[in-house]
Parts: sequence; C-alpha cells; structure tokens
Amino acid sequence: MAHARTDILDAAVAAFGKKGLHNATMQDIAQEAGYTAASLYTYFKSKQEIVDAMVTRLTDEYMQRFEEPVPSGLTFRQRFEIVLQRQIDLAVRQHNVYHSFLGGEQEVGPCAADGSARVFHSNFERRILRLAQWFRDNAKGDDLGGNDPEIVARLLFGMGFGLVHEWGNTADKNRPLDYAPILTEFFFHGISGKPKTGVRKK
Amino acid sequence: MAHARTDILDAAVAAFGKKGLHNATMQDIAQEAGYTAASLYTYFKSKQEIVDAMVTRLTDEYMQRFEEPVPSGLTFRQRFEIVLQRQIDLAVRQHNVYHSFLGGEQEVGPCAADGSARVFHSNFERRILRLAQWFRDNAKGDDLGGNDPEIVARLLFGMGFGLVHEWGNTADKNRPLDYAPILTEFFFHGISGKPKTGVRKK
Amino acid sequence: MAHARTDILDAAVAAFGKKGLHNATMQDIAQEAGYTAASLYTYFKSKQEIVDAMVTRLTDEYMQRFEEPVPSGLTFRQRFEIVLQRQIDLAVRQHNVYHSFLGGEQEVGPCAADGSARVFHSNFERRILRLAQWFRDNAKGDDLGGNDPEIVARLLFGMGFGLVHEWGNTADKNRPLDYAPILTEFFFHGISGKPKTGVRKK
Amino acid sequence: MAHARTDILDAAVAAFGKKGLHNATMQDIAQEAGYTAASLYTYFKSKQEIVDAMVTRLTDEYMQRFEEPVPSGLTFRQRFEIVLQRQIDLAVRQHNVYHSFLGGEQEVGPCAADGSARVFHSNFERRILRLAQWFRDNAKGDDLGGNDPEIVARLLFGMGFGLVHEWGNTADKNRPLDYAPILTEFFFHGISGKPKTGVRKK
DNA sequence: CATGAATGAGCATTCATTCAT
DNA sequence: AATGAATGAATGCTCATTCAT
Repeated sequence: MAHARTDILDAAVAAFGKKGLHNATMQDIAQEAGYTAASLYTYFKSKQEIVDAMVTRLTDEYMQRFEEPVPSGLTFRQRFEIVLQRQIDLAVRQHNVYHSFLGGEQEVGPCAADGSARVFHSNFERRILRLAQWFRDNAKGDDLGGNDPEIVARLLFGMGFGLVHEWGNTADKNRPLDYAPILTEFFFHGISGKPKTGVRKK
Repeated sequence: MAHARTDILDAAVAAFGKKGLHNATMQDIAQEAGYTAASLYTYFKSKQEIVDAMVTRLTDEYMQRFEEPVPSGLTFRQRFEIVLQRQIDLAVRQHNVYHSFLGGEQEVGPCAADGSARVFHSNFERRILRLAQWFRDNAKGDDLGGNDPEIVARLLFGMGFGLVHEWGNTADKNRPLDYAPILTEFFFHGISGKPKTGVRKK
Repeated sequence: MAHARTDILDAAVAAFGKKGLHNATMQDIAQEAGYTAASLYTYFKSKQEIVDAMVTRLTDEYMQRFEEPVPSGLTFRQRFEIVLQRQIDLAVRQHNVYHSFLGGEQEVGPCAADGSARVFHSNFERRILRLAQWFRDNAKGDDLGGNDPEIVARLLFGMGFGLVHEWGNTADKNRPLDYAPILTEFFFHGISGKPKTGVRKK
Repeated sequence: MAHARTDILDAAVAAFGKKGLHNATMQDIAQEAGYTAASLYTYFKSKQEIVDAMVTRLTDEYMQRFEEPVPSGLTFRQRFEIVLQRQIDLAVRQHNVYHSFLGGEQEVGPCAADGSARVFHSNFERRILRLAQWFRDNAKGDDLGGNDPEIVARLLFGMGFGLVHEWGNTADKNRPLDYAPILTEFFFHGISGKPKTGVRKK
C-alpha cells in the first residue's frame, strides 16, 4: 500500500535524523512508524531500499522545485530569488536529514564490502548538477558574469549548506529564515555589496 | 610509540575515507596499517579513541593554518588570499576524509545511550567558528562590508566545501587547484565580478 | 514469553554447573537450551541479566523454604528438623550450581571497572543472614544455649555446606540423603552426642 | 630463580584475592609483582601453572599444620584445640584467596572446553580428607562419639568455612579471632553446651 | 633476564532479515 | 497484512601467550 510506504519513509526520515543512517535500526524506524520491524519488510525489501526510497523522494522534491513555473517577465535576479526561496523552504522541511543525507555517507551494503564499486553519485553532487543546469537554462548573456555555471552552482549550493548547517544538531526550527536576501546579495556582489549608484562611494 | 600511533592514524584516515566511519572496521584499519586488529589496542584504547585522535589531528592542522604568521603590511584581501590558499592546500591533503570528517555524523558512542548528551559541536561548526574569529581579528572597518563575521564565515566555508566536495569520491588529486582566485573573486564581488568600469567608484 | 525464560534459566544452571560462571559462554547456555546465542537476547538483555535472574530464582527458593508454614505445637528441635530437611531437599536440587552460586565469585561486571564498588553481598552471606533471622524468630529462651544466632547460623550453614560439598563435581545424585539426622544431632550436641546415661540431667 | 617465583606467587594471591581467578589477568599479577606480564613466563609456563603452584603452596601450608608436632600427654580435646588454632591462624593469612581457592572454581583451560573432564579434586575436598585423616590418627576410642571421621571432618571444616566466610570480601583483618573456643565448644557439644556437672540442669 | 610489541583465539552483543502463524 | 520468534553474520574488544631485541 502506497500509504504505508509513505508513513514508513516519514518514520525513516525522523529516525535517521535522530540517530544517523547507521545508528538508526530497523527497530527504530518501525517504532517511529508504529509498526514492528518485521512488518517493514512487507513494504520494503531491505533497509537499503528504504534509504534509497527516502533519498529519491527527498531529491525529487528538490528537483521539482526547479520545475515549478516562475512568473514570466522577470529579471534573472528575480527568478533567482524565487527559486532560492523555494529551496530554502524545502531545506527547512528537510533539515533533520540534511546531513545524513547530503553527507552521502558511502553506504556499503553488508555484502558490498568486497569492493564492488557502488555508483553512488552523491546527492550533494546530483543537486549541484541540477542547479548548474538551472543556471544554464536561465542565465543569459552576462548574467553569470562569465563564470562557469557548475562552479557557480557549487559556490551557491555550498553557501546555502554552510548557512543551513548549524540547524543540523538543533531542534531550533524557529530560526529566522530570511536567509534568501543574504544569500542573494552575497551571490551577486560578495561582501563588497552592490555598488549602489553612480557617484556614491565617495 | 608515537610513530606507530601516527601510522595507525594515517591508516584510519585511509580506511575511513574508503568505507566511512562506521563501515570501516578495526580489521580494515589494521590491515591498512599493516597490523592485526588486536594490535591496534596497544596504541589506542578503542575505535572511538582512534576517531577522536584523528579528528583532533585534522582539526589541529586546520587551526594551525590560522596561526601561522602572515607578512605584514598587506591589505585585507591579500591576507585573505594567503590564508585561503593555505586552507585549500590542506583540504587537498585531507580530501579523502573530508566528508566523513566534516559531515560530523552524529556519533552515538557506546555510552551515549544513557542520555548523557554529548556536546559534539561538529567539526564543520568548529571550523566555521574559527574562521569567523579570523574575520573578527583581521577585517577592519568596512572590510566585511558590514556583514556579520559568522555569516560571512559560513558562506565562505560553504563555498569552499561546495567546490571541494566532488573530490570526495574520486582519487583525482590532480585536479587544477587554482580555486583560490575563483573563491577570492567570488567572495569579494559575487558573480558580478569586480566593477571594472571607469567612472564608477569615484 | 515467561516459559522460554524459565527454560533458559534452567539451561544456564546446567551450563554454569558444568563450566563455571565465566567459562560458560552464551553459546553454551544457548546450546543447552536449544537456542542460538543470539536468541537469548530476546529474553535477557545480557549474560549478566541471566546470572542475576538465576541467582534471584535460586535465592528465592531458599528464602521461601523459611516462609512455608510449620505445624504448630512443635518443639524447637522438631521445627528445626523440618526446616533443615526442606533446605537439604533444595540443596539436592540445586547441587550442580551450588558452588558457582554460593562461592559468590566476585563478579566484576563490565562496568565495575570504573570503580563503582558493587556491594555484592554474597549469596552465601545472604543465606546465612536469613538463617540467623530464622533462629531469632524461632528459638526461644535457652533454645540456642545462649549462643549468638548469627554465629550459630554460620556454623550450621557451614556444616551443611561441608556435607553437601562433595556433590559438586559428581553426578552422584543417588547419595544417601539422610543428612538431616546427622546434622541435627551434631547441631544440638556436637560429637559428644546426646548425654544418654541415667542419672544425668535429672 | 626460586625467589622470583615466590614473589610472583604472592602477587598472584593478592591479584586473585582482589579480582578472582578469572578476572585477574596476567597483567594484574605482573603489576602486583613489579614485573611485566611477559616476564612471568620466565618463571611459569602459563597462568594455569601459576594457579597450580599457588594452590599447591596454599595446600602445603595447610597440610603442614597437621605435621607439626604437638606436645605429648594431651587429651584429644587439647590436641584438637591446638591444631584448630593453627589452622585458624593460617586461614587468617590466606583469607584473601580463601574463596577463589576453596570454591575450587572449576577451571576449564582454553582448550579443555571440549569436555575433557579435569580431575580437579577440589582443594576443599583435599583439605577435608586430610582433616578426616587427622581424626583417624588422633581420635581414640569414643573420642568421636562413634561418628564417621570423614563426616565429622566435613562438619568441622564446614563450620570453620562458615565462620570465616564473611572475611572474604572485607579487608577487616582485625577481626576478633577467638573463634577457636567457639568452634571447639560447638564441635564437642553443639548448641546445648557441655553438660557441666551432675545435678545441673534441674 | 626483561620487555615492548604483536597476535590468535574467543566472547558478548547487535542487527538486518526470515518465516511460521 | 502483521508479527513474535529466531538466527547468521559481523564487530569491537580482551587476554594469554610468543618472540625478537
């Protein structure tokens, strides 16, 4: 049942957020979901599958933020701010798994220890790449100041990560979330700030 | 013997880099170091102690980069570039543990079960805080454009992390490492780049 | 399930009886109980908990022998013989753990290393103390010949232990068990035996 | 060197007294003796050999107490008291290993686990048997009231053990040690005490 | 002789996973 | 569909013992 899967995934998010990917046991997830550990296997074939499903769902939400339409006729910076805000909102919702998740701790399944390389293109990377793509799709002309979209994506994503990181271990969800303006301003002009108008800067 | 401890720590870095903090067993570390698992206990009391020692060593190296003297008479930006370059060099050397390490995977030590909350101020945070302090010590007047040093530190550290992140799973150490100029330029002026044009700026 | 716990405890008694408290492994107990070692953890949290439960059960049986009612209107010596016989019967049943158990091998639990002295008032002592209490409750006037109940309890318990001790390493359960009269007679009159002769004792 | 062996045996007594036969490691013994663990192997082939040597020494001391001459012309009871006092003195000196030692914890060597029954005729038993022999050698006529010497030995030895047992876990060596009269009186007449003279006992 | 260093053999314990009910 | 019960496979850690120096 699709509904049960959703519940379990939610429980997994909670459990992983509390204890980390490894320390959270099937027991933990089950408890959080109101099931017994054995029952989880009705819906998922293994712990790994739960992790994968959770990761996919998390990533899908992220990817989807880029697909949602943006009002037309806006400048690059305006579109940037809209999408940025969306992602920050998402990060807030995901904050409790943010680390376990983005850290991309190289999962090595019980039997994968024998070196069978796992193509685990980290979520961090996947997200950055999608962001880079967004830049390519949206930044025209000199919008990026001539910078490589991927580099720019890395820088921006990293900034967001740095800003958001401290939430990781706290339950302080009430944090002022007006990070969008800070990020935007910094992204466009660095610490120097926008050269406001002509003669300024005496 | 101090030398054996160093070897083991190096082995631990390698093992953790390959398999992650949890998946790497004492066996793995021992093998990497040319010992048997039991032998490690001659030099470290537990796996946790190895992790701690490794973390301490890694963090110490980082912290030390800030202490090393900088030629006098330089502008803020010049000093910034010097320290930045140092840290990038370090990151290159540490790159294989960068994730396990910075991710700060919420270690739940064997004894943490009894609720004694371990104030594990993540390394990520610790480093950011040190960087913020550097800004406070070195940025005078309008050097930071009026921005909060901690926020700025978060943004910069995050950028560096984003840039460096992709190294994590690769062995490609031959990467062009001229990230310093990119970071510097971006840090000071964002994507817009330095306002080059004439009349501006008085 | 309470029944499985009982089975395991029985198995533990057998295993500890054969190999001693330390030498008997979880494997041994499991085998004796028809389980695998891992399964024991479904019913007991640790080996120590098995030991504790076993000790408690053993001690409870002993203590209970004192609570069971005794026909009224009997002399001290008659009551003594009844209770003594009960305890001997119990000792026969418990004989295979008698030593490991009574020896009270100073358990150093895994966590006792931190110096938290465990007041492990040995079972031997506990039993003696209970016996002393029985004397206090049942011996009136000159019944104890003016002797300290605790001393008397020690002497009696010791005698029983000495008599029963040889069973320890043998499977010879068919031993003549008419120890009660011997103990009783000795307890009351020592080797000299009851002064039978005529005029004495009015 | 015989002297080193003695020191090590003393250390073993101390170590075993503190931690028990199993919990005391070679390390512990070595430390107590002022050696390193490896050095012990210069003098003893194995831990088991240390245990055996210690046991032998302890038992020898016990046995010897019976060999020492007793003034001639004494009554059975007088000789009894002398020998008893000697043994109590010894017990005091040995008290810290008394339990581990007498309990005869069925040592199962690392490789003996396969059930190869070890004929470990417990020290407890050996001592009792020696005591029984003493009775046979010294009790003439009706001295034992017609009781079987071995039974009597068991009872007496047990009494002594019961009396002495509480020392086990304490360091209270200053205990009043006038147990000899108590034991003697009890041994000869039980709790009833000696029928002092004729008409007594109205 | 003494020991620092190293190790093989074990052991308690955990956990993802299976399966009969 | 749900679970109680059971377990195989690991893993961190301990310790008696060996041996080159």
